[in-house]
Amino acid sequence: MLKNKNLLFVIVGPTGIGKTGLSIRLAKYFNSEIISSDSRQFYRELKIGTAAPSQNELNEVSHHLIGNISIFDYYNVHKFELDCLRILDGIFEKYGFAFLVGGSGLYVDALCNGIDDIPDVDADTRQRVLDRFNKEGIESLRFDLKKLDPEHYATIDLKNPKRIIRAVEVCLSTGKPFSTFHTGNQRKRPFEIVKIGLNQNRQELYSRIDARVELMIEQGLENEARQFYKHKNLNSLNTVGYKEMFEYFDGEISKEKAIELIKRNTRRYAKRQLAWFARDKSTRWFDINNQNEICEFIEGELRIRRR
RNA sequence: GGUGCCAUAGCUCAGUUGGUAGAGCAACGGACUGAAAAUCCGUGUGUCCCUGGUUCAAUUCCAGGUGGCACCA
Repeated sequence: MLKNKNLLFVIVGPTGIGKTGLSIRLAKYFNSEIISSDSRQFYRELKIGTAAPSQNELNEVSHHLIGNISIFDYYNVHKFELDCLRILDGIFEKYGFAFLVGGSGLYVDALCNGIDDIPDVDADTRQRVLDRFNKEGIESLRFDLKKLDPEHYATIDLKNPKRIIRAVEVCLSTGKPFSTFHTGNQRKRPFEIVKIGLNQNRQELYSRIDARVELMIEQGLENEARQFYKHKNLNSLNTVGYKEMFEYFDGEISKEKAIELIKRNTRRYAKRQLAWFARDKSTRWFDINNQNEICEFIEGELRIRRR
């Protein structure tokens, strides 16, 4: 047990770097449990293409939020925040510290800093706004947003449909400007957070990514994707590894091309993750090959708090 | 060995009637408050093979060299 506050180790890094393997070793060695902050490993149907931990790996250490929902479910970052806090209570009670591991930056931040309370948008409004976007394009929604929330309009990325749609949705369903919900406040958490970033030489990372994609193909990614081909429009399936396979099934590209695109899109995803995680200056970065250093660092953090 | 063609970005190639160069793909940088593995924005990164010659000026023309390809021996 820790002396004062409980402690959360947050392990982040680009896809394919080896977060899963490392975190299992750490959780076993230090004796605690793992919560996943990977927005695609939540889906129980997606195993191969998301490189979810295997059954053997799951048996080694208790994992949370892996395969906890279906691709047909609606899930979001706020639900994630609540789920995490609930699960953490249990883990802290048993061990006093826990590991959060995953590459979805927005989700990690939602847990660490909190996210503003915004009422859910009802399905009708969401559909109406989407329909308008599809029929009239982004211009029309931009025009609306300018009237509904000039403050947000001034700062938002006006070329990004998702941002505009979301803002208009919230304005319409709540009757208040979207920006009024943004407090900019960091939530105070009843636990301490230590962030560990994993990185390595870019070329090595890319080799690992390529090898992992080849492995997914061997493991049967094509079959896994084919099972859900008829649901390809689900948001949960707008995911690297699946969307390229769907293009192949559509007859738009060859299988070889699909594999090549999965590799490329995974590389691009990894870069976006690195850009996101680089913003948080409190993150302590390690090379994935220096696992002893990481171990010693965690040991040290625990020792400080144990007396 | 001879003849011809080629040599320009990481790759495939375009181009400059002589004024130091540009496409596609790849790559790189960034943003991010409830669908985030999503979505969006930005960036040419170059001894134009080497050495000489002609010229105010050579990646471009000429000569030689090197490397590659093709054909003939």
